[in-house]
Amino acid sequence: MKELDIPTEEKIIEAARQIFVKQGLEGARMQDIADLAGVNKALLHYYFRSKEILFGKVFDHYTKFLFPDLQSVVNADLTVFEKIDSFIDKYISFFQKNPDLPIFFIGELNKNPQKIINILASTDRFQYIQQFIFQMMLAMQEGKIKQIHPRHLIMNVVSMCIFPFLARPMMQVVMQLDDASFNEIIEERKKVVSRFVRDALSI
Amino acid sequence: MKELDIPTEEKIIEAARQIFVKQGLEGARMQDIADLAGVNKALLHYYFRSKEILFGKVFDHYTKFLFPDLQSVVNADLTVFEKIDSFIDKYISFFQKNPDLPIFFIGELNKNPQKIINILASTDRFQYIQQFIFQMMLAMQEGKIKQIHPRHLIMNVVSMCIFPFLARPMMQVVMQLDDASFNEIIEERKKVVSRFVRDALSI
DNA sequence: TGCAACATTAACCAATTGGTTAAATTTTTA
DNA sequence: TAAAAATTTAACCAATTGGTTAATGTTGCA
Repeated sequence: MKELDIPTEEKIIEAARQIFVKQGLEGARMQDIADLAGVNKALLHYYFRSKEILFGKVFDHYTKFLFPDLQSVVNADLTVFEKIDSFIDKYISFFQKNPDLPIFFIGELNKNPQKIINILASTDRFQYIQQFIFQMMLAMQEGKIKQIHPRHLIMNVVSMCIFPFLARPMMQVVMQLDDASFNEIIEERKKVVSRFVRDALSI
Repeated sequence: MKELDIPTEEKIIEAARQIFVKQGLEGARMQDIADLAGVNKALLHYYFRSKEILFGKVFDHYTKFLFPDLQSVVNADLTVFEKIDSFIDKYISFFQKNPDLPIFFIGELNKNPQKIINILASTDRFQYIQQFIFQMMLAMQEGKIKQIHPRHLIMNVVSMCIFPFLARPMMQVVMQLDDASFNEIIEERKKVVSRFVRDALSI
């Protein structure tokens, strides 16, 4: 009478992911992870030596999604505006699928900022962001979009994409939104933010 | 040879504030708070019965700053654009003085979203935000600014004001900014975000 | 001055929790 | 199929930590 045979190790990681993302490293209890995975607590230490190592596994797994994959966008034959639209769509879509991620990373990187170093070292996605910035600077020089320091532009766009997921609990309580309504608003934002940025940058 | 006589109770609250803001409720250690305050750990329980109560004191204290005081802005005889400028300036300036606050609240309200209810109940500032929203809707109807759902506009503006403080540790490591440089960028943002929003809303 | 209320401390306690161990069970393999 | 290897479990352990207590010191006031 076994469930479709999911390997114990994966069951643990999935359970750990859920608990760590909700509770953070400190707030998470090994027993809770074991219970959620439906295994004995000692098994967590059998597969992963310590809580920190298990946490590291979960952390590393998401690392590669922290920066969106802009390779196709950067190399595509699109206008700057279309590229920005594409960026926004990609980024928001990813967080729609992983809504707890922003809170998880913000909290953890706040307590341990140095970890960002390893994240950057382990991915090549950051270079595409820099290429993207370069392309925007070019568009500014050519007078196609308004002048704005690229770091502020990036910050603005990223802020508007991520922040709603960080403020989600508040938003849902204050605006009395169920999950479906929240998702609707997020879906709206793909277009709204795109238009907002486009209007802000249009000459 | 005593320091200027700061009451013990205040020393504890100030120490608690620093520790809780950095470590969160779970991560904070009562011993660390006692050490930082320079008092015996038992004193924490003498003045405040439990860790949760002490945490609540710190939490409540900041509660009133979560929403900016828009009364003067809302009632002032200013254009919508000037009001938005004023909002942005007020909000960013507050977080400049309390840079750790956003991370603290996001983390805590994520774990305990219901707390936002009490916060809203204990302040009248929220009503001014709603008035502000109403004024913007009016400006849209009069064709003074572009059409955008107010909740998205608010979300956009608040995102751009707060997010940099949430991403601060990352930003500082990635861009290799010392505290002074970070503050410079934030100072820049008061104008940059204002202009960005103005451009986005101009007809 | 002396006593009562308040403030402070060192030592201690009980519960929680990450981690260990040795035995039992299942799976692999020779 | 039987031994060996891998997996799983119950019971246990040591350290941490929030909280308590009883004794000591200090302050205000009658």
